[in-house]
Amino acid sequence: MRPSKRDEVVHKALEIFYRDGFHATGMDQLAAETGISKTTMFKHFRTKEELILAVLRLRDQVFRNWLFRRMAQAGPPRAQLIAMFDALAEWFATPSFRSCMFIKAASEYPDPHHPIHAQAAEHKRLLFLQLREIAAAAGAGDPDARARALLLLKEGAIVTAHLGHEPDPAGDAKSVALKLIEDLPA
Amino acid sequence: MRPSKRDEVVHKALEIFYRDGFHATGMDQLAAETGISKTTMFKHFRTKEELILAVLRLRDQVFRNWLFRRMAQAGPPRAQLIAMFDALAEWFATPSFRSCMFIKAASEYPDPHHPIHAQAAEHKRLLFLQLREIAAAAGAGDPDARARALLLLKEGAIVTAHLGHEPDPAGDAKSVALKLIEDLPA
DNA sequence: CCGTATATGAACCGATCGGTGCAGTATGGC
DNA sequence: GCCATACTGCACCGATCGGTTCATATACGG
Repeated sequence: MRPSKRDEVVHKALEIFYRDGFHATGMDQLAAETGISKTTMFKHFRTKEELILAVLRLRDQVFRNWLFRRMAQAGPPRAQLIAMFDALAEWFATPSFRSCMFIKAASEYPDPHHPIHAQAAEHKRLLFLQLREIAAAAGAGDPDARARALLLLKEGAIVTAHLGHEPDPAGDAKSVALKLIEDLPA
Repeated sequence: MRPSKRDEVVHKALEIFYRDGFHATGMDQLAAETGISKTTMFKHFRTKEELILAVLRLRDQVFRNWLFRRMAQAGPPRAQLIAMFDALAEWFATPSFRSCMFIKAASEYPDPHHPIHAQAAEHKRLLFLQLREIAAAAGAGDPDARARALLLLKEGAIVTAHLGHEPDPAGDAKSVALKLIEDLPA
């Protein structure tokens, strides 16, 4: 019961920030929409920035957990790599999909030295490390380069799904990915 | 002389919005930093949103002009496609590089029905159309799919250059692109 | 039963938000 | 010399910004 309110704030703030943006969402709106008083929020987080950082930590944990768990179900490492794009396709089909929270955070806090930007960058780094491990397990001689290439496709697909008119960016990315790792042992 | 002040506003606002973001930049700050009075700005643009739309129109024109002019210098169509990634590398190396203005706009105005989001999407569509033409000229049987794949790489490289720790996302994207169009006649 | 911790609503703070009103100045064509 | 146009500074508007204060209410553990 002790950590419940704090967690509730973070979870609900995540939804609202994701839907409306960081700067566009005021603390008053947040209080009104979550039903949690502003006083309580500022007791758990000294500033809005601290709340945003907590939101990004939660999002990082939830997203990577979801993605790699989803990929692990695909079986052998090479199939896991491909499965990433099937997972993306499902995500894009969600009605509430509005691009990647970390791309948005970096867009709203463009200065690379800003703590929020830096934390968003950290998420991408962790993604890369996990993906590289799978690429190595798949028998790639250059797991670094493979992981970098696959992540390029992932980020491109996300941006295109949010901003473009293409019907299936995840499928397009998957096609390219297949070509990139067709030499790996199944 | 007549259109000079209006253009000056748009050009200077472009720099500032690109550097600091849309919501984070107030009209007062804009007036202070450009040396152009707020009264004048609101005489040329009825709202901040109108100014942002004008900024995006300018950015679209300047960016596509720069990119495709730069690509055209590379010679035959297939080389032009590859040259896109060399152009990106140059752009990323610019000290003022802070991702793509349209990705940022879509991030700050996540609702696809918002005029600003829609205009950002239009930029991506125009990019696609021009790139598809080059792919067709290069002899690709499926210019649509080629253009989509190359644009995925481009968007991914931009995001990674802004948000990631990778030393050369444009080079990584170029390597993948080479594989994607190696079958085309030089 | 008391003390502490947690959460509440509501009023309030100075600053800034997008946007307006007004009076005054500089410039150029006639 | 005159009038229109363009631009200016500056004060002002109501609303909202992030953040604080305070008095109160509820709940739990000793």
